[in-house]
Amino acid sequence: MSISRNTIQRSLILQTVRSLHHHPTAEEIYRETVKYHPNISKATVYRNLNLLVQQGEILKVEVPDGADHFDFKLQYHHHAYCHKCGSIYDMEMPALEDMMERAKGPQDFLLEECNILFRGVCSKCRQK
Amino acid sequence: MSISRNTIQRSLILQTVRSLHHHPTAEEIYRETVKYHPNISKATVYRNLNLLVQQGEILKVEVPDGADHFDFKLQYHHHAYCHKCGSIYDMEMPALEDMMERAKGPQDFLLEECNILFRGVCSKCRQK
DNA sequence: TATTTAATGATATATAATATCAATAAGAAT
DNA sequence: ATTCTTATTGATATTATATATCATTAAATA
Repeated sequence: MSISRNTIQRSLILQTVRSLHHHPTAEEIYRETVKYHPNISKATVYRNLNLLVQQGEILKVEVPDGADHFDFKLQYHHHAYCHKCGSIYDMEMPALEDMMERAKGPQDFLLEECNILFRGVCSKCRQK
Repeated sequence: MSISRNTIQRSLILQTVRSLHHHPTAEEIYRETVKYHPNISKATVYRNLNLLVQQGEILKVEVPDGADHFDFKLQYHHHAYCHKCGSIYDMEMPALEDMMERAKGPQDFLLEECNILFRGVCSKCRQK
């Protein structure tokens, strides 16, 4: 009993997120998928990205400035965001658990997730 | 030689951010200021909030889901965000510097800022 | 008080994302 | 293989947040 149907569009979108390793946005995923499926709609891209996130197939990386990005890599990790060019890079945080234990937050706040975004200028942009 | 003029609107907006301690959004700041200055424009609120951030009078707290929030408290601190009601709470992070030293990021990335957003459910919402 | 121009208010525009809805097609039932 | 059900699609409208534009207003100074 599956309530989720296996459409060409959905698998193309998943495949695209898995093939683009630069944390693409919905717009970039659309521009890539439309090459192979010319009448795919942006609404379909947005819908399926959300659905794939819900199903745990991909992750959403939300950055403050603009559009959401999507990540094929499922292991727990964080991101560094370049505010010059908008690039997103993976980051490891071995000290995080230690830090979370020592963090003081509001009373009785149920911590579920910790989003850490480093901002700065990436190597490429520094060279310019 | 001042290029920034002291308008009634600007000081009202600053005063409002300083009086509302719940990390208000531009919309909330507008709704508060319009009580005292009925024909203030939303554009003016947005413009002045950005200007006050630039001048270091207030801070912008960018959350992924929706509108930006503004903070009168200037000391370095972080935030916990409740994804049920959208409330933002202050957080202290004594272990952060330690963690930043041990974090592994992309080669030659110039780290300038670290935005940490904890997501979860606040005490109020947990009681419901 | 007059002058200069930064700032305002109103509106248009941009961007990201969701909502709506008739048409289509995936997958089950026959 | 064909029919049936309804999830999904594509197209478009709508929402939300924020910025851009521009004539008018009003700070600050001369």
